[in-house]
Amino acid sequence: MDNRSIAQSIAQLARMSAGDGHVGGFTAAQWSTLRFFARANRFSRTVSAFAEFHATTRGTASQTVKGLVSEGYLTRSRSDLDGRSVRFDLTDKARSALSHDPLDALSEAIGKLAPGVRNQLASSLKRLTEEVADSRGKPSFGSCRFCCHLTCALRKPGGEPSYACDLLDQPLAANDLGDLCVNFETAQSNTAARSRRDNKTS
Amino acid sequence: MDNRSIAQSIAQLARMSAGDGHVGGFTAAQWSTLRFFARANRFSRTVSAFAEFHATTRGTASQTVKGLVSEGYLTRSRSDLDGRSVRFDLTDKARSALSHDPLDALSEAIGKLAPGVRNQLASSLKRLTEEVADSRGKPSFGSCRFCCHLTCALRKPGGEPSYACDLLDQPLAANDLGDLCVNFETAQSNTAARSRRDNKTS
DNA sequence: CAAACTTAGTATCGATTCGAAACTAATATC
DNA sequence: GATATTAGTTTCGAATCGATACTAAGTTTG
Repeated sequence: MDNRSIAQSIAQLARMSAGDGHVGGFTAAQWSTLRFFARANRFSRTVSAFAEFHATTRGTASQTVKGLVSEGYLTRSRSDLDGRSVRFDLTDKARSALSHDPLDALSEAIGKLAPGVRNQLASSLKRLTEEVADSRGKPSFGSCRFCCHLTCALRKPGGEPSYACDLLDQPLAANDLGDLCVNFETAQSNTAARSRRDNKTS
Repeated sequence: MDNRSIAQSIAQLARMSAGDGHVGGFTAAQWSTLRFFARANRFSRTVSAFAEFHATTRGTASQTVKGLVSEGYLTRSRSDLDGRSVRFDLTDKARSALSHDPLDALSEAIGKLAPGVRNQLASSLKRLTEEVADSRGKPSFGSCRFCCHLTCALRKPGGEPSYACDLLDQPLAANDLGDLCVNFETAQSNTAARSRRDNKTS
């Protein structure tokens, strides 16, 4: 099986699972949006971050989000820190809708894989995502847990560790370390991004 | 990493690679169509087969194909065997367009994986595709090489083996054994399909 | 053999989505 | 304080989607 066939089977699997059009009352774009806002941390639940994640324009993303807000699946709230920024959060209605996600068929199939095979698959996918994102010059989303900006400090010996993001200088709850973040960077991608920035100014 | 996150990363990878909208002059649907007709064998280069593969309706598939025919990327020819059936074939123009497939970024990333990891990925994907297709009650496309309908016979001792499909009762060239076919079935899915048929009649 | 059914493909409909571009408002930079 | 950048929105036309209805060719069945 050649590389192109494997690439196509990834595309095929995604299409078969998520569907192109309406499934369960939502369009493919709407499902994507709900999934993103369910997994993104509070710094990333914005139109811009979603647009980047979904590889589309801010305009298109704004439309989709607007629709979900008007149907009561997302709430809209302005940021205190930045007057331009708007944060969107899932409502309970959205959370219960997500329990019938058509992507669950794929999730279940993944659950049937042997643990070793499953972990190998996860790491291959992560690797491929970074590789492709890098070739397109785009950041790849990831969780704080594996991000180079995560800092961990012990307040008191033997106490609970406290976490923070040294990029945004904001505290992080232990529960949120698995959420997606736009600002995700590995040590490698960090240096790569740095050199990209330097090239830009030169 | 939980199953749902892995499923989402598959969806994410596919979207990032193929894009949702226009890339290189074609829409996502058009790229999909070209890829399909490039890989499908002569029994499967039809609107119906493509519609099934692409998890869409025949009407939608017909529209997309029609557009590509009018732009000179596909040729249309009626079948001699079945007066209803129409076969579509890629033109040279289409083949050269496919050499700039946006999915190639993913193919190249796959090519950078270690051979063992790559093969493991391929087999996991095949497994997942069958599992999901089965849960949706749809056939999963595959190549004649791994199909239970492939029969192989030696014309003369020491000579070239000749291949055929015992479902359609048609000869197969050795070169075509890797192409996609709508009628693909493994030994397992064959019995599953058989029992589905039996249930239907009862 | 003829009526009823199935299958392959097409055409039309309105709703939705897409990218592109223009726009408002808040924040950064110089 | 003027200029750029960033966040988000709006509007536009083109394309896609599913649903539905349709034609024509082949199959089943009574």
